Amino acid sequence: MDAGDPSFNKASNPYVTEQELEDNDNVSSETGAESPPSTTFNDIKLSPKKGRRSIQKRVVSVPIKDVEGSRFKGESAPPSDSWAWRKYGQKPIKGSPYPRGYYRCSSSKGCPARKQVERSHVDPKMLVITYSCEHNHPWPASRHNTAAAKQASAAAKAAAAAEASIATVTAVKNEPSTSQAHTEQESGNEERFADLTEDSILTTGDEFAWFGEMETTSSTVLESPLFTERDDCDADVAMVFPMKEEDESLFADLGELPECSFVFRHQRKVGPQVGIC
DNA sequence: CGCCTTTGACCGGCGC
DNA sequence: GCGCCGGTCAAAGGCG
Repeated sequence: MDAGDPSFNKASNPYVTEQELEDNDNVSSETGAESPPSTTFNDIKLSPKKGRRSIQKRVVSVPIKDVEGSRFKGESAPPSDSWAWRKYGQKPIKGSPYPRGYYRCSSSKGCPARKQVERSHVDPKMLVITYSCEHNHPWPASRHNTAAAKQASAAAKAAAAAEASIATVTAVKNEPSTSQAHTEQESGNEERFADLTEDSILTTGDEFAWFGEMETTSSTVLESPLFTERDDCDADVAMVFPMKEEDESLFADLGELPECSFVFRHQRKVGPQVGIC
């Protein structure tokens, strides 16, 4: 997204706020902060090593809630989202009793997306997730090309219906006048995504309740029903999903849109939105 | 069998 | 220049 995009304002979401920073100097450290849960969108340039040039980062702090009981064993665990993640490392972080897990997008080959998951040492009930992705890197055509993904997909679908009241994510066309539910997307994943990245907005209904639904598998392969459904059906898809869509959109701008995008924006009373321009 | 997690080692950046 | 630290790699083992 465009670092200078004026439309990118901090969200008023109680759990998530965001800001974008152009330079390393301004990279804020939301992680583990005492401040309210927040999202930070950083556009930083990493070291020249390994050829990574410009990387966008977004830090999301979310309450853990239910995660606690399951497979959470003190260390950070990634929430379920629309992407398949593969853990490639874990490191204890100085100053924090909780290790940080490093995850790489495994939804497709060459996927540049990565995320770091750690629990806030300030507030153990908070999970800090840092998403990052190269600029100018195309997003994978598919995020669910594994058997596990398919299984998760089915589960996600079932969950979607059951948890519709918990969180809803609605993709809406960024129409000039009104924002109507976007119920149609291209059949191909890339196209779908292109659609999102071009002029769509994803809206979440229930703040970040979706994060409370986070699974704790270190290799979460959960898909948005949206995309799941559309593998087989390219239209008429209910725009009601559990939280999955959030992360997806989160990545939408990270990976594919060097130009501009904004996420988790609040649009009046609608709730946080995800959009890309 | 393929994909995943775990974990120690390695590398590079950064501060002193 | 040195040491610390964060991030990544890669081998080994586990699981479905």
